[in-house]
Amino acid sequence: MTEIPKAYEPQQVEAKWYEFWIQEECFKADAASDKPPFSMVIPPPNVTGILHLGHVLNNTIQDILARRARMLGKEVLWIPGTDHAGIATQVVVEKKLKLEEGVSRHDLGREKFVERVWKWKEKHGGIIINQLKKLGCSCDWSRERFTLDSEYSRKVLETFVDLYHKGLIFRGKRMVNWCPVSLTALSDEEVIMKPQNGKLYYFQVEVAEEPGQFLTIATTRPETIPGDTAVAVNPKDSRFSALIGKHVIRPIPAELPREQKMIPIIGDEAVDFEFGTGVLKVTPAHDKADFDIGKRHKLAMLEVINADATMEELAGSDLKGLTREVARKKSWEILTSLGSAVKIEPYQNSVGYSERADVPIEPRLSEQWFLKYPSQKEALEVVTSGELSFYPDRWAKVYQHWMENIQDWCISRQLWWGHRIPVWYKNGEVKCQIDSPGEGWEQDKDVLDTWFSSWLWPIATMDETTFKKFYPTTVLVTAPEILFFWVARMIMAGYEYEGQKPFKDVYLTGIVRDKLGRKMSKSLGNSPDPLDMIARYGADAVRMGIMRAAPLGQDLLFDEQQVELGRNFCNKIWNACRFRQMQGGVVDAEITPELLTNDDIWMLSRLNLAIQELSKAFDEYNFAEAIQILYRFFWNEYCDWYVEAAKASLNSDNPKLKENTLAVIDFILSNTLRLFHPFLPFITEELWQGMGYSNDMTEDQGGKTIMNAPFPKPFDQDFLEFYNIKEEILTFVTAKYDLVVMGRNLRREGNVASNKKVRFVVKPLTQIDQHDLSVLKVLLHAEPLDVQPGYEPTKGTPSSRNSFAEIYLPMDELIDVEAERAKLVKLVEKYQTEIQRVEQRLNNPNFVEKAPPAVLEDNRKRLLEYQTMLSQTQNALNALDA
RNA sequence: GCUCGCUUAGCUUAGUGGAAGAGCGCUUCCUUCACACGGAAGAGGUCAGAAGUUCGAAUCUUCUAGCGAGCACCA
Repeated sequence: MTEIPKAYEPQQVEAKWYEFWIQEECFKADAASDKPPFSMVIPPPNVTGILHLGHVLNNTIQDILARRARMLGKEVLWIPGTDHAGIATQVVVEKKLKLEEGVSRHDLGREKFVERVWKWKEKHGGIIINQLKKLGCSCDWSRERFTLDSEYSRKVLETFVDLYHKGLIFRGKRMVNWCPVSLTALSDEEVIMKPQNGKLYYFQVEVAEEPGQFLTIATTRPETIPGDTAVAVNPKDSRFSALIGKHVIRPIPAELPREQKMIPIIGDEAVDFEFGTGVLKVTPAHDKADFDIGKRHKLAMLEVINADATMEELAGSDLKGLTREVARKKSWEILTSLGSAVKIEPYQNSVGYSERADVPIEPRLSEQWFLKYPSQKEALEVVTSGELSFYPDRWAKVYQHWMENIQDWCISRQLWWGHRIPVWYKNGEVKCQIDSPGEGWEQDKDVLDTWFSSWLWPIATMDETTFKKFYPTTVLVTAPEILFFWVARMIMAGYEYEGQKPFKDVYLTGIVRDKLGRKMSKSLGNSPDPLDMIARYGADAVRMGIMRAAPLGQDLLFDEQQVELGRNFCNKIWNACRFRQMQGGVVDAEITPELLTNDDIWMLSRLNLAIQELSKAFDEYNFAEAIQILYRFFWNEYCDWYVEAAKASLNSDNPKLKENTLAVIDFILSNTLRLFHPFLPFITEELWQGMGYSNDMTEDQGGKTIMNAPFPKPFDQDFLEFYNIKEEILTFVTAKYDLVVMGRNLRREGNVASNKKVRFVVKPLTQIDQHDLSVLKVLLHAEPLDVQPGYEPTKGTPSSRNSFAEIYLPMDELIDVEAERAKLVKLVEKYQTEIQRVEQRLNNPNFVEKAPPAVLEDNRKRLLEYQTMLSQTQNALNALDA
């Protein structure tokens, strides 16, 4: 650090050190190391993805954990990578092809299309990986993985084959969640229920056997009437039970002959008396509940809606080809013209939407592959027993609830980009194996759900030696949105294939929202670009900003101002080091205990406290708390108090004292940089090297990089004794600083500018040595500081007092006796109230009898303190009246 | 509908039985030789509401209201 700019300039610094770390292979995990392991796998972002604030939060947390673990002497493995994101990637490439070349994937054919997706992936995929590097992430890039890598793919397919042969994977024609835009089936987890302001349409149908008798039916989807194959009532419903076994005339399609419109009236317990009219139209091919009823009564399955959610031929000439929305209106028109329409009521319900395409899901009958989840029991027990912990722990309940109620997983997708299902067909024969059984065998057309590959992430990303050293991983950090999609499934896969959990702890981050509490979204435009912020404020500032804003277990309201504060903080550290450097002298000299000032001792104890508190915050994954501790320690305690107090030594004419103070400053700063390194990797490395704190360290203990410097540990007893850290000294210093605040307050009340040197008089109430007085002088900006044990002030001289001393600000003019009196009277009243409150408590026999001794003692002490303060203040008041 | 959270200073929040804390913002003062991306001092809270348990409740219990999330949904 030859040139010292006044403000920290992060841009070149960050690029320089990241390159250095990579060059020196600082992030690379050594599977042969005998250090204890610490491992994580990154939640693989979509290969199409670009960095957003959710990633920033998530990966900053992981990096903090990784960097701290290294400094604690662990062998750290953090595996990065991306997933192939089946639908998302396929859609991106399809759009691009359409736009640039005007071709569809069907024009190209499967093989060519997949080739093009790979090309796209090589060129544009993985942008996010470089963005993570900008953020400072210390992933082991030599172990980067992609879910479609050949090795990884092999494991995915092996898993399929294994589960198939275990009888857990089967093919079946079932009702699935169909996305009419992506034209694929989806799992239950990919369906989002959205409340709707819908309508309930009432129409009537004639009972065939009882001309003139009508049944009224309520439905939200009149366009499905052509698919109705029965009308159901509850057999216990006396209004309708007699009609069971008869028929009604289905009104649509209108053109059909009467005998083709006849559908049976059936009795089924599933029908609710209360709802609607108590009569239910049953459309087995287009509704999950109706499908079940249909199965029970062996009803015909009449498909009247196409894969793209337009109406099929069987829906009749009036509806054929219409979209379901248009068909709904059209059906009502038809019912109206037939005289069947009764009324429309507004109706609130929820409809499932495709997570990817954001359109209503069409329940659809189709042939799909399903998985009965393996190792459910173990996966549930490991959490209920507390062997695997969630942070915050309330997620454990959400997890349990889901685990206890899961349905089979629909794992096939009608896409081309992904792991093609390893099942082969020939003349009605079926074989499940990875490679083709030979001539004439045709492979299943579908690919697997992307999550069917990412659920193997902790297992399939590690080679054998890596696995041996680092599995199970230490902690998983991810977003709660993918608790079911990913976390739960990984746990099941972990048990099924490795016989143990894939991670010990799961930390679930909050959701990043804007400052108004709205989710970040492209359409709202409320999502700032992290890279832009990194460019403007520096990666450390962005990291600090987001971590500061993240309360434990709750969503995070992000405001760019947070990043600005992060930048300010970096600048503060920068300048604190700059100040040290301007003092010159030997860096990192030994501290001589005999020369320690009270302020030195106080500061050393504050460092110790910060280290202790930080350690506790880490154990609880409480990062916002950690930041707060560091902020208080460094800005408030070190900069605001200690550095200012130390100026008394630094500006003194005692070179030994000055030297020793510099040694203390170096000790504190070198510890501070190490404490901050996990949070602010770049600036701490720059200063670590620049200040010369790395010079005395061995190569692997911070000599090369702060990344390997030992993380500060709480002081042991020897240390506390050696440096004379005693309670009474700390109390003394606290009282001294307390008096300084009082003095500055007098200044403020007397309208004396803070930069103006002014005379203070101090009346000590305890032994105060010369150095402490000079500290007082500096902190008060006093000139002169009169120490007068027998001082008798001019009447009305503004004053304050505590157990340490009385302080006076003598005013040459404009003494406002009444103002001083009012101030003192207010204080007297305050003390009296407090005394009254404490006395009341102490006079209560119940309290004295039942309260714990410590509390009792505390109250008695408090009473004494207030009484002393009261009498001192009273004396001052009396002097005013004398 | 069920389950789980949350409600503390203008904002974001810490605080799981013993004197209401922090940061930001705000007000006033200060460009003093590390930092105006700064320094100093200060104002600001019936801890959502009600009832209960207790010597003592922001903290425990019950109820109410508002907000949020997860799950399930009756056409």
